[in-house]
Amino acid sequence: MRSYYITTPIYYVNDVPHIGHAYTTLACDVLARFMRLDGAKVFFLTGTDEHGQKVEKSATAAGMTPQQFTDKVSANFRALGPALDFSNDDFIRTTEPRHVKASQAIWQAMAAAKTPLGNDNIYLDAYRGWYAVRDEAYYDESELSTGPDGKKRAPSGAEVEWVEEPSYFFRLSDWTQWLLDFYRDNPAAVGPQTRLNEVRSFVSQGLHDLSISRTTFGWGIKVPGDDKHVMYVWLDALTNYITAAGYPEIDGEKFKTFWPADLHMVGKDIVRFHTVYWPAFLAAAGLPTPKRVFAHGWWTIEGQKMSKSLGNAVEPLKLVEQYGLDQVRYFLMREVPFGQDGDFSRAAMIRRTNTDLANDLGNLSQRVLSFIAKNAGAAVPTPGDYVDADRTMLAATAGLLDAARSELEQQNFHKALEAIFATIADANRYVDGQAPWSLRKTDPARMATVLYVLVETLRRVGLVLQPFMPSTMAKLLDQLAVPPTARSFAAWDQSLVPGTALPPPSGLFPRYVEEPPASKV
RNA sequence: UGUGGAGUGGCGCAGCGGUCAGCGCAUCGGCCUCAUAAGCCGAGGGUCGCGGGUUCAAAUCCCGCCUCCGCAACCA
Repeated sequence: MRSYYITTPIYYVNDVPHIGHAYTTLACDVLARFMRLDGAKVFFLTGTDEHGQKVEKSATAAGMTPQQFTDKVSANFRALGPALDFSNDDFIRTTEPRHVKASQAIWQAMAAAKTPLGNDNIYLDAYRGWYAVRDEAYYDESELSTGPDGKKRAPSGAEVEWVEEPSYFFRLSDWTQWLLDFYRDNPAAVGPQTRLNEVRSFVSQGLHDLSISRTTFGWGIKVPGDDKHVMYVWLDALTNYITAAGYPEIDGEKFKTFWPADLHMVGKDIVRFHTVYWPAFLAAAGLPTPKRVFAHGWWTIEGQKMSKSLGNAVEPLKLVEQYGLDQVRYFLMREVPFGQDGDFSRAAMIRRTNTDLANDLGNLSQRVLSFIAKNAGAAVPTPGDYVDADRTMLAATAGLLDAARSELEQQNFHKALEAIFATIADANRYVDGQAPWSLRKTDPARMATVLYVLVETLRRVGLVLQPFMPSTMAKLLDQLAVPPTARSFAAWDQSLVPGTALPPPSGLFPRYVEEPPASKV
């Protein structure tokens, strides 16, 4: 049985969940559901990143211990799961004991091994640089400007000072060529293509060693053998992917089944961490590297960048409340080519809901099923011989699974949906072309054949759309009397049995009405 | 500045050397009446960023320019 391990990034608890978080996890959820239906053994992971100086400070500001603080905020992210029908198999928190253990283990594995050039992977030195206390950030010399008072300032205007602190370093510089070879030999390791280009160009410039410990704060995982240091948050964070797979038990069943991961889904802001540092860390520790990292784009809101100062972040739970869960899931996967930036607007959300879901799919289902309920004995009709139009229609739907599979292998969610909805449009044309309402009087046998072709079309559409809209498609399949045992892709060709009684149909997707009709007095 | 990408009907996109440059949405006209005022058919609408060049033929290749976006290290 094929295994499939897919991860979201772990979300930084200093944030409030917004549409971007929901988007990343949703994309993973669709893939996880698809793979499960397709017969794979799936492990779908998400979670929260809970260490670091910012968390420590936020906790203090909130009058809590860091642990209390992260317990509280982590729950906000966890709550996204049930609300959005996420089917993750695990939810990891970097403050859990299993993760502390794994992080220290990978550190030790890295420390015990040599770089491709024969040097120690980890060494102790000092981190030096221009530090802006106000920004809590280091700046490069080239970014600084000198003010009239002779003081150096960061681009933000904050004063900087020269700071040195002891730090362990990862000898990333020795991995430059190894990484370039890795990208050359594994072009599918980074997607979309444009991100791979960026990463290669970045690495080609040569890599500096990476500071991987801090001594200026304490909210982190202690460096093995040197309690004064905590691990750099990114080393800690990235390690979550192997923690959840059971690391350091590399001979365990779970690790052997699921590592290396099939896909790390990330936002475009964290590509470098996942495609440069992470493969290097893993290779340094003697572990296999993930098969693919895919970076999606950002959402703007009504044409504007999402930002804290604008306060325009869209809360996923409110979206679902307003437009409906599957409507939101559909919109996010359909509206924008996955990998590119896109815009979330109220008008676009309503347009997708009404044109694609209510008019095309929902109405197709309704017109077919209610016709059967009224004119065909409320049961799966019995088909006669097929004519060309029937065969064309059936062939179109039969091909949808392969089409969806190959698009999703490349994370082309929008194209998978485009293909499915093109067939839904075909089905509406087919209804008009065959006009069962006329056949009812002239040729009932022919009418039954047409209706059978249509319910079969709906069955397959319902099956293949399950990963995208699980609850509504369950409803559709219920209305088609498809038994729960016949809803995986293994049942793709398991046609409906003529004569099976069908329950009374009800609408799948209500139209979104902008304003309730004014009640005239 | 370097590097990668993008500029195509009102909007969002596809096409990437050769049928009158397509598709979705929106607009307008018609048909049907099974259906969620849904469905179907048709129409209008584009100097394919600008200027050169290559070619029998360019949105599609080459050169230059303009505009926009990503990346250019410790920022989750």
